[in-house]
Parts: sequence; structure tokens; C-alpha cells
Amino acid sequence: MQRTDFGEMACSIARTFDILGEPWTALVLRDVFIGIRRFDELQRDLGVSRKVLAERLARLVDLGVLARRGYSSRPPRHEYTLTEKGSDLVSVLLASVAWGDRWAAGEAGPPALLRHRGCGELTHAELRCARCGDVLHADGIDVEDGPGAVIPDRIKERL
Amino acid sequence: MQRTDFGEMACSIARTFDILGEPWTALVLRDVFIGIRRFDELQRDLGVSRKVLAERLARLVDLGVLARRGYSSRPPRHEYTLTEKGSDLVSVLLASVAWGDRWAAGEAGPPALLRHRGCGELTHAELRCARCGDVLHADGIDVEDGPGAVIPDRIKERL
DNA sequence: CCTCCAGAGTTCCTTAAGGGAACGCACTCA
DNA sequence: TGAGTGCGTTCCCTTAAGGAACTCTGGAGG
Repeated sequence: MQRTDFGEMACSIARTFDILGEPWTALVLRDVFIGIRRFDELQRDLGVSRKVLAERLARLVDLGVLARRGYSSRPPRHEYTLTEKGSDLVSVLLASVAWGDRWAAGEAGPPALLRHRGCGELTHAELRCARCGDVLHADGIDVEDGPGAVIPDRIKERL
Repeated sequence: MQRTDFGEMACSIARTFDILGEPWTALVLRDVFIGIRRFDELQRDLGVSRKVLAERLARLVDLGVLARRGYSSRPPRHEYTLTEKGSDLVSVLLASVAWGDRWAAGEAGPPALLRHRGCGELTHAELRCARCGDVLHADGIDVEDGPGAVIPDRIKERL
């Protein structure tokens, strides 16, 4: 329902989930990623209401995650594609595929498989430290304040 | 609002976002991850309504993402901690931190920094192919059907 | 013993977001 | 000219989100 504005919080998780914190948005991005790019195709594939789909697409275009381009001017037709910002967001989806495959796939196994074009193998995404290259786990990480951390109001008033 | 049941879809993204597809849940997990474990602390830190917080916590415990344990029996007090399933889900949060830091941080820079205890350096999470170890990008991946892909109903009827 | 406080939820109420169905409009094709 | 397709809008109803106030339990303090 989103009465709270997560996008303004001083937290990259909140800001990301201001966009992704709503299942349809994630699924729209997934579909565009796998090549479903037109309104009606998306609507059929997802089973979402046209209203919600229209809203999500407009928001994603607004945010610069998707781009809307005409691929035919007569009749006017358009399609949605991922921008760089958008394909980068797909990483979050890939991380969630890894989790879902491990913890929510059940007996049937993963519903989809990922093939890395670089090496040609079936694979899954693994999170690694950008510095040392080791696999990252939640319990090997400490969080510290960064430059964009909030300045409490009582201090901000004095600036 | 979630009238649609994303958890039943044959898609690991949908299943993951059935849980995470709602900003408060992500923030609750973040807080538990950074060590905020008690109901009132969470409520104060997040500014979420107690009702929504109670609902989210109950659901996460139900799903096995969080565990609720008493840390004092007299007076009865409890705290929430991440299970293995939960800490694994934090990976998705780490991926979203990387995206948010890059695309939503603005001039101020990232609100928080991650230090990898393994190497001691400030770092960020990078997605890599579990097979060849190369960095994974959305556009280097092909998606194929997996064993858990849906069986269309007209076929399922015959089994 | 009586009152006060903290932790941890619950209950109630209002409002806005979700979902479906129908409508609109531009263009094409038989 | 009438049906079909692509892409949305509009209307209306229902349900969940959010806030505030209330409850209940079990110490502390005087």
C-alpha cells in the first residue's frame, strides 16, 4: 500500500525496495529481461490487471529502469526495454533466483535454469566480495556508517 | 495488497518476492541482521506501526526465516534471530545494497558501508558465476526451463 | 500493597491500493 | 464495413496498510 516513502530513507535497501518492494514490479522486470516486451504480452504472461501493469510500467519508465520505444510508427506500437539501471537491477533478481531455488523450489527442483553465456555452463549467481573475491555470507559482514548516513535534524538545523 | 498468490507460481523470483515483495519485510530483515532483535527496538527504529510489524514478524517466523526465542523467562522476553534460511535471504539484501548505492545514493554517497570480516576491507557484493567465477551481468545470461517448470493443466490431468 | 513502567502484542478505524470488467481509440486487414 | 489487435483508461468494489489507542504480563520502587 505504500503510505510510507521508502525512497527517501537513508538506506540503500529501502531505496531499492521502494521500487522492487512489490511483487509485480519484480515480475515485470523478469519478463522484460527474458524478452517479453510488449504490453499485451506482459499482461497475458503475468495475469496482472491491465491497470496495475500500466501503472508499474509508467513508474519504471519514470524511474529510468525501463525505456519505452516505438518499434513501429504506423500503427504506433512500442516496447519496453531495460536501461543500464534496469539491467543492473536484474542482479537483485538473480540473487533472488538463487535463494528461491534453494529454499522454495521443493521436490520439483528449480523452475528455471540459468546458463552463463560466458562459460556456457548452467550456473547460479553467487555473491562475492568485490575486494578479495571470497564468497560473501551475511554473517561475515559488518555494517558501518557511510557518507550518506542521515544527519539528525538537531544538527542539520545548525548548518 | 497481494490478492495474487505469488508463492505458488513456478518461478523462484515470484516465490522470493512473495516474501520480500513488501518493503517492511526487507527492512525488518535488515534490522535483525544488524542486530536489532526486539519488538520495541524494531518498532522504534523502523517507525512502522506495531500492527504491521507484528504481522511481518509472525509471517517470517512461520516461514522459517526468523526464529523467535526467549532470552529471559521472567519476565518473559524474546528476540528474533535469523535462521539459515534467513541469513541466506540477506544475500538478496546485499545485492540490493549494491544497486541502491550505485543508482539511488545521490551526491551524499552510500548511507552505509559494508566491511568484509574475511579480508577486513570495505567492499560491496558482486554477483559471480558459480561455475567460472566471472562477474555476472543480466545480458550474459540465458534462461531455460528447469525441472520444476509448470506442467500445463491439460497434461497434468492425464497423470 | 499500590502504582508505574517496559515489553510485546491486539483492536479499531480510515484511507488508499489492488483487481476485474468494461470502455476508448488508433490502425489494419479481410 | 465489421472484426481484430495493441495499448491503455475509467469505474467500482474489496481488502490490506497505517496510525492510535488499548491490553496484558511481570517486575521495580516507595
